[in-house]
Amino acid sequence: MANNPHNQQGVSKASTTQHRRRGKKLEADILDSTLNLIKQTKYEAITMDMIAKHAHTNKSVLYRRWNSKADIVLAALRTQTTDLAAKMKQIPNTGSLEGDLRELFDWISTLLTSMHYTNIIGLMRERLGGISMRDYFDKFARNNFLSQMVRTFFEHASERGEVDLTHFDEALYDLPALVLMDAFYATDDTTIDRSRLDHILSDVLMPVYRPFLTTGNGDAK
Amino acid sequence: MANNPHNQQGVSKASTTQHRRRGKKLEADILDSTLNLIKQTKYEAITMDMIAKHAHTNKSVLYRRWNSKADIVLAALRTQTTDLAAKMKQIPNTGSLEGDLRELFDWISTLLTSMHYTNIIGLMRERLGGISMRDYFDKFARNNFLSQMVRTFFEHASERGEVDLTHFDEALYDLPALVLMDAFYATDDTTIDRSRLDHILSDVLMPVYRPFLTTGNGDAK
DNA sequence: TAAAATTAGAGACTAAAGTTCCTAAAAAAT
DNA sequence: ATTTTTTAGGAACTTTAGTCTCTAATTTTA
Repeated sequence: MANNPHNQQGVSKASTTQHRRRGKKLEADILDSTLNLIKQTKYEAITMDMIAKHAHTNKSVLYRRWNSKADIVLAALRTQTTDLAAKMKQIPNTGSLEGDLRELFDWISTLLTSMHYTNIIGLMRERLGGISMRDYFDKFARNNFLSQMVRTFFEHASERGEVDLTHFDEALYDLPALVLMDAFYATDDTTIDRSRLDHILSDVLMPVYRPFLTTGNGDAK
Repeated sequence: MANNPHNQQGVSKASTTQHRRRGKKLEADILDSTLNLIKQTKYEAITMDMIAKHAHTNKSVLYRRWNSKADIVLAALRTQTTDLAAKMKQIPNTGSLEGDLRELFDWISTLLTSMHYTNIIGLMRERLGGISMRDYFDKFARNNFLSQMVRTFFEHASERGEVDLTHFDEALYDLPALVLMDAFYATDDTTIDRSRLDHILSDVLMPVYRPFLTTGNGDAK
C-alpha cells in the first residue's frame, strides 16, 4: 500500500501515464502502426510485440480486437484499399466493357505505383508470404470489390446489349482476381508494372471475354 | 560412467533399441506417418513432435530433411499425387482437346473419390488452411503436372491443327489449376464431386478455350 | 575386422503466437 | 460527485516451430 510501483510521487505524469486511448482512436492508431511496420519489414519478421510496442500499447489489446497476426495485418491493409476504393468514387461507366475494365486496371496500376503502394506487391509476395490460403481467399480473392466491380461491368454491358450472358458462368467474374493473384504470387518480378497489367488485360482476360460480346451480329472479329 | 542412463543392463534390447532405420526407408516411414496423421487431424492441430512420435523418431530427424512443417506435409501429399500420376501412365490422347481434358478431369475425379482421397478436399481446405500462399503457388499451382498436362494437350491439338495458338497466352494453360484451386478453397461444400468438376470443365473452361478451336474454318458454333 | 565417417535419436534451448489474470484508467450510470 | 461498468495495459504463462549439441548406432573405408 505504501509503495505502489505506479505512484512514483512527483515524477511528471507525462512519462508515467499518457492519457489512455480507447475505442476507435486506439484501433486506428494500432492499424496505422501496423501499416508502418509492414512497409518496412516483411510479415514474418514482424512480431505481435513489435506491433504493440510500436503503437504504445499491449499485445492483449491486439488480441482483444483481432484473432491473429494475419488478421491484424490484413485489417491494416484493408484500411488502405477501402480508402482508395472510396476515392475511386463512382464505378467506371465508359460505355464499353473493355473500357470499363481498362479503367479498373488503370486504377489498380495507380494504386500499385503510387508512392504509398509501390511495395504492395512485395508486400503480397514477400511480406504476406505467411498468410494462409484460407485467409487469403476468405478476405481478398472472393467477394472483394474487384470481382464485384467486374460483375457490375458485365451487368451494365448486358443492359446495353453489348454482351450475351446466357452461357456466361459466374466463375468467370472471378477470373481477373485469380489471374492477378497468380501474377502477384507466382512470379519472381519485383514489380507488377503498367505493361504487365496491360498484358493481362489485353492478352489473357479480353480474349476470354470477347467471345461473349455481341458485336453487331453473332460472331466477333 | 558407472551408471549411464542408457545401460539399463539386462533389459531386453527389444524395448531399448530397435534397429535404427536410416536413409530412404526412414524417410518413407516418416512421410507415411505424416500422411496418416493428416488423414485424421487438421494441419494446424498436427505438431512436429506428433509426427516424430508417430514415426518413432525425433524432431531433429525431420528438420534434417525438411525445412518446415508445411514442407513435410506437402511432401507427404506429393508422394500420393505423384504415385497416382505414375499410375495414369501415358498422357491422354483421345484425338480432341476436349476429350483429353475430359480424361484429365475424369482422372482427377477418380483421385478425389477413391477411398484414399475422399478427404483430400477437406485436406486442402481445412487441414491445409495454414499452408501459405507462397508455398502453395511454388509447389502446387504452377509447374505442376496439371498445367504441364494441359500444355501438352494444347501442343497435341496444335499439331493436329485443331487449335490456333497464335493469340493464345501462356497464362491460359494455368487456368484449370487456378479455377480448381478456387473451387477447392473458396467454397463451403465438403466435397467437390463429379458433377462439380463436369460443370467447371463444361461451363467455365471449355467456353474459354473453344474460341481457339479451328473447327473447319475460322469461327466455331 | 578395426577405424573413420555418417546420421539417428534424445533432449535442452530459443522465439514468438496466443492466453490469462490482474490492476488502473476512462466512460457511463446513478 | 460517487458508484458501476468497461476496457487499456502490464506481465506471467503455455504451446509449438525451429535450432543446437551430444551420444550412439549404422555404414563405409581401409
